[in-house]
Amino acid sequence: MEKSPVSAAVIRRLPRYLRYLGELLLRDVERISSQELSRLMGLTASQVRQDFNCFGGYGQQGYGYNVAFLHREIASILGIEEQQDAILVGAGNLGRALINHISFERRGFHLVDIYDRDPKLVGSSLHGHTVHHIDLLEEHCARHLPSIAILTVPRLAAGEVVTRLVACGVKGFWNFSSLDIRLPDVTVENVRLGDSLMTLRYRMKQRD
Amino acid sequence: MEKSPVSAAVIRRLPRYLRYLGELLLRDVERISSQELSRLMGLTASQVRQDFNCFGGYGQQGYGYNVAFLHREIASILGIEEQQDAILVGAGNLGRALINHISFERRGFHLVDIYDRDPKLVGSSLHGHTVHHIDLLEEHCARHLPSIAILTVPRLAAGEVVTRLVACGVKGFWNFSSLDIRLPDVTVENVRLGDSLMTLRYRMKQRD
DNA sequence: TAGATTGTTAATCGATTAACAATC
DNA sequence: TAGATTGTTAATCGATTAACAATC
Repeated sequence: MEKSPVSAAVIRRLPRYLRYLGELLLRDVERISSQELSRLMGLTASQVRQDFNCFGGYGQQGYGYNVAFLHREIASILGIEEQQDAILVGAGNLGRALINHISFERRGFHLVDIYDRDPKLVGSSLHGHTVHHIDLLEEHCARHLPSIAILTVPRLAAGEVVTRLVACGVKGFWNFSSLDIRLPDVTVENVRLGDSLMTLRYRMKQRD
Repeated sequence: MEKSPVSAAVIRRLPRYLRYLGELLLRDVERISSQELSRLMGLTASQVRQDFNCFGGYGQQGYGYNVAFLHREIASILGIEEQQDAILVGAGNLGRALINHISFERRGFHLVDIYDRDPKLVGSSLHGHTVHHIDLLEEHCARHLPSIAILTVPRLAAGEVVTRLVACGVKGFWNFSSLDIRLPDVTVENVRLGDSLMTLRYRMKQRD
């Protein structure tokens, strides 16, 4: 329970550090300086050192950082060893793609159930899981409380689903709907694909 | 060709403003003050006014902002009326989900072609488009140059694909692969789904 | 006109970069 | 030891918030 007021900007860079360090590890690189790593990643060496020092001194003067050690530490900071149970709500195109595409286990999550309200999808199998009807949610959660929900339902359905999930005790949302979730004691990570595409549109226009 | 040095932070908020204004429009709200809009969106009134004033004075003292006008202006700033041609490269789970899930037309893009290298996918139909073999890319682009590519290929394939696309003249990438694209004269919007999930993991850990 | 609310300047806050002493 | 490179403090830069005069 470390009271770490580490800024969101730093946290958002951690997975990227983890990825680069993982690659160095595969290439049997043993040590790396903030200088080299920054060049590799397109950051400044100063930023790399500041970022790592938010969590403690992982390097050694005159040597740099031990790749394997740093990789382990960042993985641990992100908390990906302690698996948490997750459910997917919304087994449409996007939900199905996420389940097949993202490695949840590698990122600290264990998928336990999939829900949808479409009778055509209920009962079908998806990545080794049976799609359940959303009305079984409360019953299932009473037995086996998932801590996060991946929300890939249409916007109009999202409000009700969120209320029910929060009532069940879900504490985190990976939210792909355009509904803004603002609730106390709930952590939300919004993925706004449409917004992302529109900013690309703008930035390209600026170049012309 | 307005030399607007508007910060990325502002640009990233524009699609969200657009969304909220669109909703107000549907509810026949005619005018809104920065105060009201900020409360609705969870921002400060100051920020709302600063954001809009990056582009010019869209409001009126004592009145607020005209919803319809502001909506139109933001749409125009984002450039979503001038359609640009886009191609999808990688017709796997994620690519197929995006095509079916995202409204490209509403966001200033017109999907012209879909490519993959998997013979099992080539020739199949997807959202009204035939999936072409990636080797037809150069030939097709010579006739009909797309300005952006939606990149949903595996990481290992991404490097080669990017090189070919840039050679063809593609100027923008909506990049879902974990490959970092750093090239001159190319605009890249990275969507790192795995990273997003990991930051959710971290932030939930902080609450316990 | 009086009240409301913008546009805009100034103050604050936070994040990034630079610099350098500490130290491996 | 000398050289390299961190950890950390200070300087800079940028973004957000506050304040208020301008004005509808």
